[in-house]
Amino acid sequence: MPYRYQKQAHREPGGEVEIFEAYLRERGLKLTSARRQLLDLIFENHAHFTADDLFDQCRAQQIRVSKATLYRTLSILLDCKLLAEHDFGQGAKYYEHIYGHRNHYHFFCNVSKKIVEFRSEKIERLLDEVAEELGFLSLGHTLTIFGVSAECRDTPKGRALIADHEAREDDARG
Amino acid sequence: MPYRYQKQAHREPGGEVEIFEAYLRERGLKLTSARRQLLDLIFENHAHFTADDLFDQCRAQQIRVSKATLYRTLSILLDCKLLAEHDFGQGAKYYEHIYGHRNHYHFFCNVSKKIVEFRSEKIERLLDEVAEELGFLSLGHTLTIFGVSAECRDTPKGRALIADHEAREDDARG
DNA sequence: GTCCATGCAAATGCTTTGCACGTAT
DNA sequence: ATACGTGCAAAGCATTTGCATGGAC
Repeated sequence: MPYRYQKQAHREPGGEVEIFEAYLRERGLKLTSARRQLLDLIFENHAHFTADDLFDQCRAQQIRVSKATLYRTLSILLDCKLLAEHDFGQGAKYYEHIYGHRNHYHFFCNVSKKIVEFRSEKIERLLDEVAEELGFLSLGHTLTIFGVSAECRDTPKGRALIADHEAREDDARG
Repeated sequence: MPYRYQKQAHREPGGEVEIFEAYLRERGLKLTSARRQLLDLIFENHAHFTADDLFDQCRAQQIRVSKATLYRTLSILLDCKLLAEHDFGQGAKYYEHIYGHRNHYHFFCNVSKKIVEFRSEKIERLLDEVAEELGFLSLGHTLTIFGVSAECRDTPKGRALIADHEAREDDARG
């Protein structure tokens, strides 16, 4: 097995692990082996994942955790705002790191399920303005563009989605 | 019972009913009494509703439909783009009219569950630009601001949400 | 030693489906 | 007459929960 350098920034001071431990301590919760292992798995790389993805990764790395514990741990990570969850219309929820990440939005490819993040300060500013105008206190927002990525345009599924979309536009025009 | 004027625009030429009937005809599906009644109920007023909301309205108006049929009808209405569905993190999906409605976004009050729509041509344009830059074909997008509405700021639940949010911001600052 | 965490299996909540019967075309 | 649609009950799926046991503090 070749040596693989890993930064493990999540274990450094100010990293996710420290935040998590502080959060647990504050409320008398315990840092168990299951929680430590899940935390490492989750924060070793930055990605979007479903509960099942994570469960599969656990099995792959011989980490024994039940789904119950897995969900319970995800729930804590949401509570302490280390993770956020999103619904991309696939049944299961997607989780992603947000600590230390600036606000961002997603493009979701309905063919490959690939997720691409993008940022836009202009949109951020516009959303703040809108909330202000409406008198809302914004606790967060979620913005997703659904569609077909460049790589998937020429797949059968991609072509089908595009054809269907164009047919609907014709309908709308009359 | 006082007389109530109802425009019933959905029954006029070019309205939702016509679109729906054409869609059914095109694929050899049938216009049944259940479907007609559901259609009227749905398009008589513009709102956001869950499958359960709709089911309750049916019972209130003595319309006898099973949930199976209700879901099957919603599914057709999604297919022909008369409705769109959204996930506001409440478990059940929300449905809304989109035919003849311009693109719009939502504010969702986490206290009262009230939904407010807003539009922004600027955001629309920015999203088109982003999709273009990334080489994506956009099939649609969904943008929701979650938070606390003006009316709910002074409720116990509103205050709790706000306090919690501010506590987290303090945490993040260190 | 005291709580909290865990795994398991059962429960939940929303939505979908199989099947025998009913109905629009 | 021929599909397609319906209600019912059962199944599905992601997620949550009750409970007896195990582990962190």
